[in-house]
Amino acid sequence: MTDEVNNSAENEVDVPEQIEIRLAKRERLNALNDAYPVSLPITTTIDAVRAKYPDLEIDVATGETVGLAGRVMFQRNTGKLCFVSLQAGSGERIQAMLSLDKVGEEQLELYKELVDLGDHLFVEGEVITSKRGELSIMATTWKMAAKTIRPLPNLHNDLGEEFRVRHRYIDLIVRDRAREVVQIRSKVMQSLRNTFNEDNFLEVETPMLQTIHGGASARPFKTHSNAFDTELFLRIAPELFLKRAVVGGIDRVYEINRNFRNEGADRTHSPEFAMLEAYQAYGDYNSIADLTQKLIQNAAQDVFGTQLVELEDGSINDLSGTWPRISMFESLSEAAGEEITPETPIEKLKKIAEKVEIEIDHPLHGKYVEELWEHFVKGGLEKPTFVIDFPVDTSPLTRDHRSKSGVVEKWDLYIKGYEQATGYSELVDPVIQRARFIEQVTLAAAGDPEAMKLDEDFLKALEFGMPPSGGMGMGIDRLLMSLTGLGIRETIMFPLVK
RNA sequence: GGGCCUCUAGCUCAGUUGGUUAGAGCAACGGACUUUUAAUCCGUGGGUCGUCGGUUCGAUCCCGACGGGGCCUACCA
Repeated sequence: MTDEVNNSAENEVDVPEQIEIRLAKRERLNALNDAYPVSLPITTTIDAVRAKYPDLEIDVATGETVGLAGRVMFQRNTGKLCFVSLQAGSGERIQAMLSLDKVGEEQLELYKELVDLGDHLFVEGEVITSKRGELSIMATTWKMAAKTIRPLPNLHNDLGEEFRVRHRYIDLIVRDRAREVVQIRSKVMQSLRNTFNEDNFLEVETPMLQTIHGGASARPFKTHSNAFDTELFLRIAPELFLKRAVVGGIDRVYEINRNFRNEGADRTHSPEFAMLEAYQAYGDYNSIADLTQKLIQNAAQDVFGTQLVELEDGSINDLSGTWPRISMFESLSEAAGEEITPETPIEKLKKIAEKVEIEIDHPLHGKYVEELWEHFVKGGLEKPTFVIDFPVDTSPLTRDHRSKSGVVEKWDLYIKGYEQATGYSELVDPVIQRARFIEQVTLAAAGDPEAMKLDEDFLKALEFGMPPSGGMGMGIDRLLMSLTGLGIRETIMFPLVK
């Protein structure tokens, strides 16, 4: 402890004045009693007292004595009577009063000297209302619950975005909405799990460290295992392991966990993000679309009590009803004003792209179709919409369409213009899957850094027989964005910052 | 990856067309005050103006590099 003091003296030039002063107060408190007591005689919470006395008259005494603690948010000290607003973790506040005749001169002076904004303060006293009608604790004693060394930012201006992200713990203390978003996220997770439980899905956890990354097209983060002396990848998707689970007879399986992709970060992308994937044996892309709609609608209903969700900007995101399913090729043809099919020559697609001035540099026909679709159709989608039947060459893990040639049974769900989820009738034929992987390996050899690798063990699993299945993946952070209208860095409590 | 903008006190921000001591509100420190609600009143202290370099008699200000952040664009299931 003395070392600490010496260190802070050595660093004096670097320590801001306010921290210096608070460190001295901490010393004082430790000398008198304890700046960080291990326990306190707490009898109730701020929330409980508020709930118990919702509307007392002005200037009444309840006769009930309580001991409670909270963070000091405002102080109004007069000569012989001090007011202090204490805040619970929930954000609920209550006023405590310390008067000369109740706590005595010494305790009142020590209070004024040693208690700062931001400190955790314990008070014991009677629940009363003040002469202005404010519900208060008339303290008979006070104790420091935890001394704060750094000053809280002032509460009268909004904090800057960067400060909030880098100091989320402060954001949570001072901003109601920050706390609310954490609660919403927790409740959404609960709701998703409830919906899965009702449908007899099992939640599992599959590897995050993988020797071969698969299940999506993205650049991975690389790391190294000392024990195995081998290169490992942080997973970009759990897909190939969840399918192994289905092969093993876990017929309804889901996982909610983190994926990592070594790509750009912006308002809708984070290098690490929470992903939900679910697989349903003897289902297909229709049944999994039904499930996806139910998951999201239940979440809105459970968390907000409505499927008409109000967003940050005041607009309403209408998640109600049955969501339309539109064909990618048909909706593109209609919007572009000419017939586009899987057979349309790539040269014609290039011409259309040139005409509307979008640049595409990719060898795949399907890539052109998807880019054109995004240009012509995506922005016009109002309600949540399943876009179905994708080009085959950009969907290596998806089964060919049962009746249409050149497309696969895949959908993307768009909500508010963002890709929210994707679903497949899963490709379960090991021979076709192997051929698709080999195409990907060819692309990789041609320099596409996001092409998939050939996973022999996964193919072996398929060779043991995977039942026909529907599967889907949904970004949890994006779901929170759809339900709140916030950016991804606000839905993740501690987003990566440099 | 390309372009543009930005960084001043613990926090939110002014400001300096290059000139002696860089300001405000809240916060802090000293004082007054027994019913305040962002309490009030009097007084005081607090800054490597992101970092390093250049131009200049003189740089927080102009220029360059670097670092942090933002926006646009490109890329991205």
